[in-house]
Amino acid sequence: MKPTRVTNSIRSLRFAHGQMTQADLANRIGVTRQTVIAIEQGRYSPSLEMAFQIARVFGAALDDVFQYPDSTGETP
Amino acid sequence: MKPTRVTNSIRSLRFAHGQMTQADLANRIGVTRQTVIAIEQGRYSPSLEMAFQIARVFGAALDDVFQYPDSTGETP
DNA sequence: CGGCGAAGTCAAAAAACTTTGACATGATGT
DNA sequence: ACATCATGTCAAAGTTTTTTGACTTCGCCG
Repeated sequence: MKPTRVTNSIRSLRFAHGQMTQADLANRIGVTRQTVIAIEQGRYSPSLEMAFQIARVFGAALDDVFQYPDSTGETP
Repeated sequence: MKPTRVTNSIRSLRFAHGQMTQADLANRIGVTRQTVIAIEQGRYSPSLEMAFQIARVFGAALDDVFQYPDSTGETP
């Protein structure tokens, strides 16, 4: 699988919102626990739709939850 | 395919940036023309990574390029 | 100790996204 | 009229994301 360059603040946001568990978050956005785990760990970048749903649960903007590096210079 | 609820302003942004063509945009973000067409028409929502690349080409924030409806009331 | 909840791993199948290539249409220019 | 460019459609193959289910680990409570 292609590693993703997108990182996120989901873990912090979960704790900042009343110790919300991964399973809770998964239920709220209508996906499985597996998906939350994988995204939280940055295994791959989610679909834009899911990203919107996650951001909405936390009442945050997309750029507040997900970060994309500058891509200036990276030559893997 | 699942229809997406995410809309976007790509078409306007392309014109606002010097008549950039779909092929131009596709080249700049490293995808095919097909993908740009499909996303611009809202056939499906792109990956978050691609969304970031598109926004970056236009120098805009994600929420400036893509919109997600309120989802209050929809019961398909 | 034994049980429970939260987090994590693995693998295989399903669904969604992306690419490839071939072709059609309308507008523009020569 | 003919060529060209931008846009669009269709379908099949390829890749990434999401689901399903079974199984582990750690910390905590009773």
